[in-house]
Amino acid sequence: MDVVHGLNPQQQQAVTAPDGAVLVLAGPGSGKTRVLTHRIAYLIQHQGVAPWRIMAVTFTNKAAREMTDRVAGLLGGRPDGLTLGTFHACCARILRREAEHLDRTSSYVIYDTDDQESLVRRALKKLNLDDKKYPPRQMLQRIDRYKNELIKPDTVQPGSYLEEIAARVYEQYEQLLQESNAYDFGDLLMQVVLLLDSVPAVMQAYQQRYRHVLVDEFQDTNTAQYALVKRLAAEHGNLFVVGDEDQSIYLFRGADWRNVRRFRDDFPECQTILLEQNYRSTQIILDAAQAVIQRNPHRTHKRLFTERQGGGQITVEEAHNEDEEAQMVVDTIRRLAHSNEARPGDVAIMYRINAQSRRIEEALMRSGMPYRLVGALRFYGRREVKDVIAFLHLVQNPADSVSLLRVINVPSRGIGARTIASLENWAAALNRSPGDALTHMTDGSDVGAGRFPGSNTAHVALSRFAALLAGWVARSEILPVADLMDVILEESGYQRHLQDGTTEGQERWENVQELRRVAAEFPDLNLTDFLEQVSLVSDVDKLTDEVNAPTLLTLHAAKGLEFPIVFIVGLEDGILPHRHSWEEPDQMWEERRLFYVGITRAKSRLFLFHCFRRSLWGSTEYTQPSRFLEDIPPALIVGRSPGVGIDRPSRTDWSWSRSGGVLPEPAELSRSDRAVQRSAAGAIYMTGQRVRHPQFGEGIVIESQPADGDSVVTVAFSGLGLKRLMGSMAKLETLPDSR
DNA sequence: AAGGCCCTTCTTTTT
DNA sequence: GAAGGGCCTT
Repeated sequence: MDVVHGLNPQQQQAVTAPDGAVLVLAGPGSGKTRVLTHRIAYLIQHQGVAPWRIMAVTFTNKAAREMTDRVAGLLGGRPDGLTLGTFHACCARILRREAEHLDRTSSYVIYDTDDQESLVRRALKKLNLDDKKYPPRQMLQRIDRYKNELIKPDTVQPGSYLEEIAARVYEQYEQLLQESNAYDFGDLLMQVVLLLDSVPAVMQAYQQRYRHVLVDEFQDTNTAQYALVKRLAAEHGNLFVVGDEDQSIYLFRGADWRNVRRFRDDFPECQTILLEQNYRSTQIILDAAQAVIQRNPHRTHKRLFTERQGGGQITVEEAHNEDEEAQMVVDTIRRLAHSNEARPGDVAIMYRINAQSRRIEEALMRSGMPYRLVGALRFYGRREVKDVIAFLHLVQNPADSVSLLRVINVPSRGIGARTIASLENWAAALNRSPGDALTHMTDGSDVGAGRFPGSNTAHVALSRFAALLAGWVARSEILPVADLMDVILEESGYQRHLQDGTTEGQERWENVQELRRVAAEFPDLNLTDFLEQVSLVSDVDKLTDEVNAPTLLTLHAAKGLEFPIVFIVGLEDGILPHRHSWEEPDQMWEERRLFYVGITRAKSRLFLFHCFRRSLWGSTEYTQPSRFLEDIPPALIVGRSPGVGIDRPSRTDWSWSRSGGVLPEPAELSRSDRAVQRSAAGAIYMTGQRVRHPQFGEGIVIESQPADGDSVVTVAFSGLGLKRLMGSMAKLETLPDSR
């Protein structure tokens, strides 16, 4: 098969680009994956590059799998030795292969966010720091950021007292991690970069091997990831990256769309190719998407176009509350199905936060319509699933202290806080991890100077668990993973513990069985490989399109997918854009990109819903339609939504809709309120003006600048330092000049 | 050591 | 509104 046939000129140019650095900026639905897979096939088939000299990295397993399949399809078989996988999976493999150069063995375990948090808690305890004053999650966020930025504990440059603390916690955390023979997600990337930098022979080996390095979703790379691919491609200089700045939505994970600009700076002679033809959506949907995204600064302008002219207009509707919103979604799906416009399986319902899914699920259940839910309480995040995986991790790597502490007393076997403390002290005295110390209870080294110092009861309880563990470790060599699970579930008493006669217990047991089924499905994976698989997969990966049912998912989870019909619900200020994004312009831009991603998932029809009032976390609040809705040209919209679309006064004019003298209806009241709250949009403040912010308190305006229809205000708050705020969102109250 | 009760804490989450 | 953590009692 000709790998160039059927491509448009820009795609062709990208696929056949000569050696060197190539930057492909690909709009949504422009055939990004197509370009990547054809490029790989082209290199192998037309340029004679050996598959093992090519590395292609993606972010998700799903993307990796799809690319593998498509490359295989193009070449009529899976190429031998091609490195194609997620960043994390590729790095995990390198760390196992190169373990001899590292301070962890090749049977290391991978810690997820939960594991990381409990490690931070332990680090805080060891340092005698109050976890009220230094919330573990915040500490962890900083640690993650350091790792994403390739900053080691000893290279942290603390800019504040809090950062100084964070650096100390980071150092302690690293010790615990090393002692547990574990890496966290951030390490997988950072440790590989550090390894390359510290062992020249390893660096050379990989650089010489990979003649071509290709990167998918480049806009989502963080500093460590960019550093990694730059090093790998340094020898041959063939770095081919594909991305879309407008779809960068993982800032909070360290993704930095600025890497696109860095790439251009680092490779000034790079070839830049724009993919602007969209093969997915109607022109109306594209126009709306572009109108929304164009208000973001610092982006490479693209003019998306499609040959799919026409198509239905975008529907914008206001519901009274989230129940009515959910019902309207269900009714609309019904209507579309009835008129044969779409099958329920063509539909996706997207929302900003998982908490929004419940009302929709309830409405769907009421109407007897099945649905597919992505994410929510992630399968691998469930307590019982994590418990069983912790048992397995412990068997694979008894040094794993997070897993040990998680399950050592589950179900209760008389090992309480005091016993654990004496185990930890003993381990520290022996200079071992608690798990290693425990293992030595059964092999006779628990005598003389190394004798366990705690009470006899504690010793007995610990020995019993140590014996159990030793038995599992012995059998892990011979039993397939599924059988090993059966043994552990039985002997640990975990099965009886779950099957306590309640429905909830039964549900939990079924989840455990689901995990067992996954293990049974891959009988030739050994324990280490199985656990690596489990650590590096997510729920979206399991999404199949066999069932004819609507899909419920967050906007984040929707990236990379497409659906004929898309509903986005909860388009209200506070939800999308989310409250927590209001203060930082950077985050506000990201919210906009998130909306853009949602819109561009739609092939034929787009439905946008917002509520007049919404209850979230118990309390009910009146809402304002999302500010992003205003940016969609009215001509593209139909529907009955106040202030949005045709025949309606624009929102900024709402002040005059107030009824004179008559007590206003609730709706009217809220509209005039909205107008008042909006009055600060684009407001410019005098330097030196005193202001009050609802959260930050009083401060002084340092700078105030217009920014497309809005303003960015820099305020110095006492004790908090400088904050950059959006004029329209900050709800700043001006204060009279005192003194 | 274990179980119950109150309190806080809530985004998004490719790996 | 729900779930996990911390504190208290048994």
